[in-house]
Amino acid sequence: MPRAGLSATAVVDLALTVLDEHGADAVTLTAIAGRAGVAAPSLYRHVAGRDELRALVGARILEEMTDRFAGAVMGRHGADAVAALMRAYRDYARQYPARYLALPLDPLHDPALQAVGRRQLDVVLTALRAYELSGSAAIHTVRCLRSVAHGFVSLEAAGGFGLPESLDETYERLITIFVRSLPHS
Amino acid sequence: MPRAGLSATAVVDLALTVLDEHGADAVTLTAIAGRAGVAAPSLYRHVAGRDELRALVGARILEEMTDRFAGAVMGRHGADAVAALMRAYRDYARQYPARYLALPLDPLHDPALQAVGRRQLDVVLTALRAYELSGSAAIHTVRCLRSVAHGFVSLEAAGGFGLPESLDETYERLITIFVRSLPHS
DNA sequence: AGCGCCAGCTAATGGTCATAGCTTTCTAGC
DNA sequence: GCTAGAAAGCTATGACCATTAGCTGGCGCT
Repeated sequence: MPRAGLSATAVVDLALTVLDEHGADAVTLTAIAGRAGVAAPSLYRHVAGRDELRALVGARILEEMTDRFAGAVMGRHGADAVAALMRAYRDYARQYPARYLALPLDPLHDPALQAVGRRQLDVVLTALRAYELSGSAAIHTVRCLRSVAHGFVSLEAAGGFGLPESLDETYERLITIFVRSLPHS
Repeated sequence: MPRAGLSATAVVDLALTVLDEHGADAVTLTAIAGRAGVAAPSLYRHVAGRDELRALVGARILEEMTDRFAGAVMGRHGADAVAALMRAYRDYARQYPARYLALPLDPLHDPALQAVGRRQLDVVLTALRAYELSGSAAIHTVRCLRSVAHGFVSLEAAGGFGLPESLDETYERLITIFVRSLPHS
């Protein structure tokens, strides 16, 4: 009986594959085990159970997104940085709609996600740095940015826009609306 | 064996109660049957199964929201109507966070929800009537409004705002940002 | 070379959805 | 009132999933 050479990371990788291909409901320990060529209980050597697996998948998604955002913001300033961040946000969800819908929305309330959550918050604050927002105003602005981006992107990922008008145009309008709401410009 | 006097409507009522009290994952046929004082298979006399139940619950939520929106918009015009609509949107989700998170996001793609979905769209268009938007511009504007409201509200319902700043203030800012993006004013 | 750890196995339990087929209650029509 | 039949409920059964317990054998380390 040759070993499969699994690990927590490998299990999460397989979970993401199943998630992308068959949707959130198909992410079952049995399905992952099948794809790993292993019996379902064997997965318990690597993850504590379904709940922990879900948490790990959520953390991975949050990390992937944060990395992309950091890359998009790097080297840009002001409206450019904000627009690039918002486009990167949408691009992730278009590439991986099912992952986006599995994104944990309250990272700061989960000890296991707090670190990544704060890092993502920092990236967004970096994108807004040119606007020199003070503490509380910065928080409200970040929340507005997140609301606008998450709102459009989650609706798009869920197939929530039924009419044929261009989604690119709608999103560019949202970017414009948000950027224009910022100080100065 | 006295009859429980169930009906599809009553089953959906019970499902909403369970949803509100114990969250989406707790909405199981067994739980609903228990609350009705009935064995689980008996529910199949009233709903075709778990999927249809979910669809009926989604339709009910969509209807409830649409009714409230219609009431909020009635008798108002322009920015007032838009702001009232957006506040009614958030109020529903604050009163019933679990219901909001179970809201079907793509009603226009589901034959059973198309009618309510269109009615909700009409209500939003009514709120925007003062701005005299032409066909395609109206669609983009409705999408932006929906994105902004859904984004904030779904994050709030999911506990997604970890920091202590006032959520009322953040939402009022979003309303202002959106209203200012409309023509004229 | 061999020893021990640990990955992976089988077997078994309990929960959920779903279906089949039987029994009881209510009600409409006489 | 009485009686059929439709409607509402039941028990029993089976599939699938997560999880636990206890066993076995491959692989790394000395």
